[in-house]
Amino acid sequence: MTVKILIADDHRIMREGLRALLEKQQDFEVVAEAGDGRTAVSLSQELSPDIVIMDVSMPELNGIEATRTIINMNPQTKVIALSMLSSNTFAIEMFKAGSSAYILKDCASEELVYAVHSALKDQIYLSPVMATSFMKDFLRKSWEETPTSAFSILTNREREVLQLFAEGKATKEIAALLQVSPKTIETQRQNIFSKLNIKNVAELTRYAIREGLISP
Amino acid sequence: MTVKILIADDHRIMREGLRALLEKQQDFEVVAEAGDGRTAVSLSQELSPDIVIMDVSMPELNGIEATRTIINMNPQTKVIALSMLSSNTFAIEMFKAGSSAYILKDCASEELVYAVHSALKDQIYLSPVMATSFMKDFLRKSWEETPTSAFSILTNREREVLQLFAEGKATKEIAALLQVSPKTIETQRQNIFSKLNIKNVAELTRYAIREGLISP
DNA sequence: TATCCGGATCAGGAATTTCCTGATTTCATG
DNA sequence: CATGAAATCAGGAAATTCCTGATCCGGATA
Repeated sequence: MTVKILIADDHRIMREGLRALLEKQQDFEVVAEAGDGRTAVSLSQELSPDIVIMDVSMPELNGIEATRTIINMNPQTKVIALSMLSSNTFAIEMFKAGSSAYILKDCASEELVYAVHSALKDQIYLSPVMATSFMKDFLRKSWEETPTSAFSILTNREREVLQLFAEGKATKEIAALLQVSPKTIETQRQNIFSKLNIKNVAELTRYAIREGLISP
Repeated sequence: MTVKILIADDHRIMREGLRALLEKQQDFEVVAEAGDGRTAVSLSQELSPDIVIMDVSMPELNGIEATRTIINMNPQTKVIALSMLSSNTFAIEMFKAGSSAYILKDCASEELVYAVHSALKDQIYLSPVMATSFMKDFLRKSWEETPTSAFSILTNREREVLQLFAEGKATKEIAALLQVSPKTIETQRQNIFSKLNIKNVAELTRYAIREGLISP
């Protein structure tokens, strides 16, 4: 009874490294790799893996939205979030999206293996580093009032669109990608502009970069 | 006759992944790992590895400076630069510092192994992705003319305009600011697009941020 | 259950911007 | 002085954006 694993990360050498690490466990089998969020979603739908190792920041569709979609489609799939950033908001969003673990790329590989086993047992795993970081925040202020970040004021769909714009996609391209009318995307961009109180794509891009949604 | 390798990268899971990948080769032996540039330097001095796998961006002391020091101390040590960014500037700096290869984290693991073998034969290895990127630059500008950045292909005025666009200014605003016709700015933006081989303001903004022209 | 509300979707038409092409002037440089 | 690059601008077509309003649906709420 092997565990089927999907690896989603935008750096190929990272994927291959992860594959090498995971396949040291005899009962693990890496069934596919994805280089962006959208591919991760479609491969998950196709292959129904037990575990998805999901990088948080990826092109096309970020790890958070990808996770949300995957979990919605197939709730028994467990997602393990892997991130460079020890950002609490990211971790929280990732858990809200349904992931089973949030670990840093900075951690030991045993932690990853351990997280996989936890996830299979329907348990949540939180990297100790993150746990302490969380605690600090909780002691400081209640989670209700996290300052205006893209993840609070924007809807899921808007975030998705935001990222695609910031990646340099045109309105029509995005519409084609998301299979909706260009008019819809226009409206959504307007909404993003007004919600973020900005007025053009340049500011949008900088915003996305500051939020870590895309890399420069 | 095993090849002694030192891995320097700030993400532990990346180090372990690399170790797993490299140790698949029977004649490779990873003798140590370093999480920052300074540690990489001292471990190199201590262990005299044949190969150092060096992440370009690291805390404490970046990969470029670390490489420079290591090569100075022990010229027969070969450094393989590993980077997330396909930035020509970084690659050139890395080679100037004495590295034997520059490959992207996005590449296949075979490329890494191949780079190691090249380095041992005193050869330079350049990732094909980087090679094409270089070529683009070289085709535009001659060799001795600051190949440090695609940035140099822009005129002063274009650079000025580029920055203003990246800062979120509109065409007409820029025209007013520079006291010229909006038509002029339009033309200049077209020129910037074609020179940088990009197609919209989002990409322009990311470019400006990468080049350090503006902050995110 | 009936009602309300926000999210997602789309359209029409005006307003604006971008795109493409081509022209002029200056100015340094071989 | 001829040449080419840089900077400037314009006309007109094409495309995009902006503004307004509308529908549908699912979940919350009275």
